[in-house]
Amino acid sequence: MEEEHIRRIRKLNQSYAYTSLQMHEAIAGTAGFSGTDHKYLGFLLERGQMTAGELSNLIGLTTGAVTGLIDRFEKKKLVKRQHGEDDRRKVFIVPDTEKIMELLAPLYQDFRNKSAELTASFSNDEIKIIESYLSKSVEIMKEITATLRSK
Amino acid sequence: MEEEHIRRIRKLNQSYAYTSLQMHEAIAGTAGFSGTDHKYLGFLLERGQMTAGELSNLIGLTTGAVTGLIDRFEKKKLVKRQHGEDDRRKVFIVPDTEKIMELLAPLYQDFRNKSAELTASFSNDEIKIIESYLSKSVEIMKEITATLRSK
DNA sequence: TTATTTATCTTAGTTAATAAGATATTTGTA
DNA sequence: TACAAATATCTTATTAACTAAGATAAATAA
Repeated sequence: MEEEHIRRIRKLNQSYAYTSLQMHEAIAGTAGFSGTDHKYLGFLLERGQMTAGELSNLIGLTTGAVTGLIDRFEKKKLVKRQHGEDDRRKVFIVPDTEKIMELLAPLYQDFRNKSAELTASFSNDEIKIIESYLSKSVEIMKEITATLRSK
Repeated sequence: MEEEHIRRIRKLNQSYAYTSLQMHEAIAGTAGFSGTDHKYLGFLLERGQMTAGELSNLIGLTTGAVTGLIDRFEKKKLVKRQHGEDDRRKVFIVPDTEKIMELLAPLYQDFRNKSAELTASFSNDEIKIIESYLSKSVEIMKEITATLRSK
């Protein structure tokens, strides 16, 4: 029955979201971060250098909170502040990718290996289905988030 | 190329985890909770009533923090404290499922509809693949979390 | 030049966490 | 039975990270 499938996938998604959150917090803790700091460090790593203001907008923290965030990262030498050359008010937050990787990679290694193994256990056609499902889910969640934030 | 698939799925998973987190925080904010309170309320709802100590163990907060958590929920009349009948030291936290649903359901409605629509767009066989992938991923993440916590 | 705007930082106050100890109840033992 | 130890939760003091509002410094516009 179709309804049953929908219910099961929904439950699985809930578990997935919750479990993923728990895992990331456990990883953060092991690396000596809070869950939020870890989250934003990952974000910064993925997006690459940006100004404090951009980061504040993108993650939805006040500029004051972002100042504190950068301070904590800077103290650990994971990012550097770099004043803009054309506009000296701007502060670019430059992640030290190598250093961050050095810190985080070992903690993710086990997860990466097991995930890669799991992925490899599916055929190419099956992987396409999974990719399609995941990417469409991401789009839906982005949409919902944007709608909620604009209210 | 297989390596490429693995990399793409990994990237998708990262996006999925991050986006899901952002969405849940946006939903929490709209409902008037912090991200963590929302997370633990969902946990309580799913698991059903339990004692303060059990909750503390399961979510990894100190008992003091759990007291505060319950206080906040109780103030909003979303849970009730109920002393154990056989062991009067115990405090059962009883979620008011109906009231919690009333508060959260409208915020999830849009997401649920769109997700159901997405699920329905796949065939039964395809859904089985997705289910398999998601449930195995959850198992992996639980394993990793447990390993990290035990260190 | 001077006023306004922009980008970040600082300060004060709030919230929610931890750690340690208090309180209340139960369990084990002489 | 009495009393020590263990258990379950709560309380208090302290800390960390957030927001809001305003300060500072630099860029832009009149």
